[in-house]
Amino acid sequence: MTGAGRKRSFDKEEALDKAMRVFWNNGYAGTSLSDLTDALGINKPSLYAAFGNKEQLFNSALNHYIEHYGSPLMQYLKDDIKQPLSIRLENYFLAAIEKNFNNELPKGCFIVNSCCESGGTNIVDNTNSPTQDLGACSEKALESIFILEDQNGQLPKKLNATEMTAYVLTVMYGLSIMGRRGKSRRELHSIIKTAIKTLFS
Amino acid sequence: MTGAGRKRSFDKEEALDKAMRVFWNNGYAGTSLSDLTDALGINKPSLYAAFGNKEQLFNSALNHYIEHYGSPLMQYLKDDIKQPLSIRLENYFLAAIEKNFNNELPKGCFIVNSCCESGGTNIVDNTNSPTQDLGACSEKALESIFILEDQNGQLPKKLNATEMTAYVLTVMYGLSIMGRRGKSRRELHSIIKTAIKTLFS
DNA sequence: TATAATTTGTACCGAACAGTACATAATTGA
DNA sequence: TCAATTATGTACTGTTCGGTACAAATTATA
Repeated sequence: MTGAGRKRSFDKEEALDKAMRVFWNNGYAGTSLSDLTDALGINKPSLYAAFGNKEQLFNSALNHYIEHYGSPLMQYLKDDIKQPLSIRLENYFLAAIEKNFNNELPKGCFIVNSCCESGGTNIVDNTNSPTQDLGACSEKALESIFILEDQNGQLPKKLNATEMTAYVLTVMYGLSIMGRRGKSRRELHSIIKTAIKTLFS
Repeated sequence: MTGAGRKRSFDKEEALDKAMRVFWNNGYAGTSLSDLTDALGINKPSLYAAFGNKEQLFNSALNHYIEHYGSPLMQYLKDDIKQPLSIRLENYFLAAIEKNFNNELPKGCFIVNSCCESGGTNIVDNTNSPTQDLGACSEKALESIFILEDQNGQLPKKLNATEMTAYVLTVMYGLSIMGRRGKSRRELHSIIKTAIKTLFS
């Protein structure tokens, strides 16, 4: 498959992960091509050859985030299906905030940050914004889980799957902002405890 | 006080409100001076003379937002003190989301949007970020209210004032993101209903 | 070993960026 | 009416922006 030609001098996935962190930290508009080439240790023509232009690289970074940092969280809801939903939901929240204390990663959720940035006039195409799509996508994934839970009578307080989804998502988004604001692990744990307590008792 | 000299041809408060909306919509990095001078209908030297540089104007816009759009919401918690907290908190949430359906205003909360943007390397001074300060400020205001409520035995589920503050703030932040994502009034009302229901019953 | 294919580094492009110098216009107080 | 003061519009500054042309370097295949 790989024919003739000089070999790429960097690992594309590693480079994409680095680019993601720059966008995650600074936002789309706040990131320059120099920021990216500095962080990746490559020159602009290499970056363009590998990832297309700035906007395409940003979209790739969003998808890379979803795949490696967002989606894996869903397992905390799907696994240990014999555990009550309250326990699994707590583990889901706990896992979500934990990456906020990996000092190698930017604070908050990349998708939430990008969602705040999009909608403006100077940001990537709004008519069918990838950020909005990704938000809707993870929302659908969450809802499909809660539909199953509803059928098993696990949803609390007579909430239906749609209501549960919207509320859990709201708390997740709020936790992301709290994390971005630099709240301590203890404070975020306390918020999660309150969320579980108020939902399930 | 106002001595000799040509009169300013625009209203400074009106201009600041317009600038706030541009920053609110596009973010700090996503807003150019041309965006601002276009929206305000003035030239750059007039903008610089009235507001200082871009960063100072941004900070003024944040404070203008707090004063005219953020702080007034607190009245919904303080007024009608004979109403139970559950009712007042619901009115507080409802009022907060309502401005999301004024089509003249950008979506979401300006402070929350800015909080996502700050922390990056290309944004205004992080060491003592005004956005972080404003977040802490509204948090303190909220906590002082809940301390009073706690003394009157109004806090639900054995939550103390600190826990209640952190949780209500988290839900508010989450609602802001939901609003930014373009959720309908009906959907946001449903989330608020769930928040009140899970907190107070 | 020649050739075709691909990446790399340098050096550059026009446009947009934040910010300003300066002359002109308007206003007040003397 | 004249001087001091302030705001305005034009035109400009140097810098950085996203993006690319091009030649040299490297690799697989014929």
